[in-house]
Amino acid sequence: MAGDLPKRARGRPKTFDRTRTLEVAMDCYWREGVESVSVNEICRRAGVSKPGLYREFDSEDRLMDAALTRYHETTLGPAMAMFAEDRPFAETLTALIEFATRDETSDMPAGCLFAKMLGHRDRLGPMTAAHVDALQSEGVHVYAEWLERSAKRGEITLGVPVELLATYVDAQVTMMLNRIAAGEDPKVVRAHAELAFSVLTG
Amino acid sequence: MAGDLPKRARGRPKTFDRTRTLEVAMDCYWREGVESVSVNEICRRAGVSKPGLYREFDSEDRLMDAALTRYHETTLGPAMAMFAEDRPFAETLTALIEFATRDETSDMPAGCLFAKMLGHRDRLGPMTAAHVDALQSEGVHVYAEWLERSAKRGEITLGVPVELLATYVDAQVTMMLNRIAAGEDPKVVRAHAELAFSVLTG
DNA sequence: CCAGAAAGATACCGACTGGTACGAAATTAT
DNA sequence: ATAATTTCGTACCAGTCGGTATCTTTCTGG
Repeated sequence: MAGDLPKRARGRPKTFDRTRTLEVAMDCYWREGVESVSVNEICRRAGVSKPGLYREFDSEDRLMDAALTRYHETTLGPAMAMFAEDRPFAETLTALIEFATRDETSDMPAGCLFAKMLGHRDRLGPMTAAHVDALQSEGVHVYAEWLERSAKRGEITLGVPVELLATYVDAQVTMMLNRIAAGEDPKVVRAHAELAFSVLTG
Repeated sequence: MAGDLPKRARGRPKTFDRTRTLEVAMDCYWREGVESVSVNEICRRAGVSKPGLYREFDSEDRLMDAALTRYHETTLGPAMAMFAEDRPFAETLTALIEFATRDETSDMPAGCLFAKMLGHRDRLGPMTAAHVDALQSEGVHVYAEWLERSAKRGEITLGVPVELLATYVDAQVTMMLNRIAAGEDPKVVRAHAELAFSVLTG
């Protein structure tokens, strides 16, 4: 095993808890929005000194980037997996709406960190901005494949290019997530989603 | 005539140009977003001193509120007037989409100051926030009346309560405006709008 | 035991924020 | 003239921001 190697590093042992700090940062960004949380505040809440955080993450931009990466690994990726399962279109659509209008729970803020970053894309650093762009086109790609598969099965009819539909779904989902995060009534947002997506099912 | 009254005020004559300053503030907020423009920056661009501005507007909140009022008077109100004209539904809808996806021109930024404020509602002062809320319900009301009139004429069919449709239209229009302001391709946004609104025309 | 290396945190940096104290300037009233 | 009144803008306030210089602490290698 390579793990648990007894060879200790040379200097003073590190006590900085990278994972915990990242968890705190992700939670802050997710809960309050990336533009409302300062590095100082994250340090305060994580109980970590500022130089410590900067030694670990180099810059605010890289910290956000790392938080987004963690969000993708722990939350966004698993959620997107539902499009890979080959369930009926209507079922997946319902699950999508349900996911996007999920209210705040004890261990999970409402809305979506990624969607919030997208909404403030112009205020992100270059790393995070590029990451966000990549995740978005990945998302649109997933939507496009989902729609194409469903069309081939005859579950929906593509009256317009699938790329247009994919970006349409993306825009609608992003809007739903941000409205839920803004505190709007999930029932209303769900009803709007059904209106918006009724164009798919004809 | 009451104008040009020779009775001058007592102290030093005022040179502060309220209208021009308000114009500058409105333009800044509109162009760059309410959260990206500081009072300092507005003073710089308007060529006025900070205490001068504060003497005129009391606080940042009231300045924003005044800017929003001016926006409503000069731009938003006139635009909403199109729903009062009794043109065919399809025509008004086309005009609405055209208005909401209007690109930046030399004398008018893209997007909508009001929509931008709505998107950052939680960071507004109490005055401005209340004003934004009032304008939004006013807007939803206008949409509802428009839809109801169109339904009575048989131009559209209301499959769901008109209030739900009105808030749906409001949400879609706000999204369109903000996507245009974010620099998205107007053609794509227009295509999405036609998808989203096709639920109205059946 | 000491040198070197790595990580600790305090205390600071300059820039910016919203907001104001205060004296100089410009006017009218006496 | 001079007093009263009003507006002017410089220069400042405390607080926050992202980021760092610097010294101390704690370890390993020799």
